[in-house]
Amino acid sequence: MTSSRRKVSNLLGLAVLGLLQESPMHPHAMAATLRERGLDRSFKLTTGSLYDVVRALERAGWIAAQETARVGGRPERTVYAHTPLGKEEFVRWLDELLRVPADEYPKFLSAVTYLGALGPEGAAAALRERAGRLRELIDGIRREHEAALAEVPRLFVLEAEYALRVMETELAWAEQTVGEIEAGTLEWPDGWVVDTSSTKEA
Amino acid sequence: MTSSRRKVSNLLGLAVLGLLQESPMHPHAMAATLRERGLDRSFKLTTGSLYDVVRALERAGWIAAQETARVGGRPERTVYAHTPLGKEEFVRWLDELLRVPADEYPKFLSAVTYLGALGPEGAAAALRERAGRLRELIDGIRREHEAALAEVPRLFVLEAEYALRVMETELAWAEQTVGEIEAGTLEWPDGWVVDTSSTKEA
DNA sequence: ATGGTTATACTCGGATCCGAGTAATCGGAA
DNA sequence: TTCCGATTACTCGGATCCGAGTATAACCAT
Repeated sequence: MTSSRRKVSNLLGLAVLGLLQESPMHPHAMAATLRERGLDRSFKLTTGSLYDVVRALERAGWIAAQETARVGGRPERTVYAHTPLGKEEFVRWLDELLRVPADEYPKFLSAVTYLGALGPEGAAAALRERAGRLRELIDGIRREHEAALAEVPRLFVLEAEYALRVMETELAWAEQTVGEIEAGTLEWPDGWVVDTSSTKEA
Repeated sequence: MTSSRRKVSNLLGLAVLGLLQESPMHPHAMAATLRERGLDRSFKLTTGSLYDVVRALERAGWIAAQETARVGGRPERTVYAHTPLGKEEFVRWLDELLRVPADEYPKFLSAVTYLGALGPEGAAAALRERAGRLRELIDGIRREHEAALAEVPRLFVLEAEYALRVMETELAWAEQTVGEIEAGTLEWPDGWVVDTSSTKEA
């Protein structure tokens, strides 16, 4: 009952709806615009999905094809615009996404569940590497964010601030856990380390 | 190049592999066991996907059907066991998941990207509700975690600690942002609030 | 014994996802 | 002028995902 029977589920649809609030556009232009604005960091953007999503939005009546024009001899392009219904739904969808925390299943959470199987050394090594990579990612995003702040109002880069906070927490957790493993504070019951001695030797 | 061309992509496969390290099992029992242990908080578990994933793991040679027995007149059940290859792959998969932060696209991140469209009041209201829900979720998980700690070693409930940390960060961000909106600290450029006056009146 | 509920165990088909492919045009260098 | 690579614009089909459905059996009360 959280949010399942939504007509269009792919969040890329929200991005499309968002773009069309500004002006009509054809799918290829949507992709280009999203990438230009760096929104492909927040939305998973692939060509295939984009066209599927656009079709789904049209079926739902939230956007409508305006014209089907051929510029030169290139493949036809269909320009879409939002409908009044689409405008409403954009806001409703957004509102619900913000209000209700969705249960998601980040890969790392699943992996941590079986952390024990790597043994203390294996687990510490893996988490150390993750921490390093996280530091780099954070640095990159922070730099981009600062650059962006010089160009646009802060409201439009809030998502980067949120992402940074979360990643910093992940980093802190990884570092802390490595520390506990090294210090021996984290008890490691026997019989839970998966033995790979047979085909080791890399 | 992050981790795409993996033979089995659904993380539920990791859970299956994990269970089979302990003992052979048929799919229905896997589902039951995962739910019993509360692992369905970390892995998205649906019947349909489970059977698909088991088939995929078998195709890949990481697990193998042991026997196909009929107990009573109920539908046949096929018991699977991990193969040596499956044991290795379990560890390799786990290791990679831990080392390399995957780029995921949490729904909330996408939504925050368009926070502006709700206007200051709308955005604050939505985030306030989210904060409330997050507080309840956190309370629930914290209670469960404490109860679990009395039963099993901490190593086996680490994922709850991680999840709690992340959720607390999300909560803090939401609260802080509400605060800034209320205080007027967060500049709200005009022309970005989607107008829904036409069909309002709810 | 009859009926109702719960548990066992899996199948099915539609929806979705997405990378690789197709196909035409344009700009510029040789 | 002709070739090549980049750009524009979209299609296709296989893989995956998953909720709803099917079918039997065990348990219990009436």
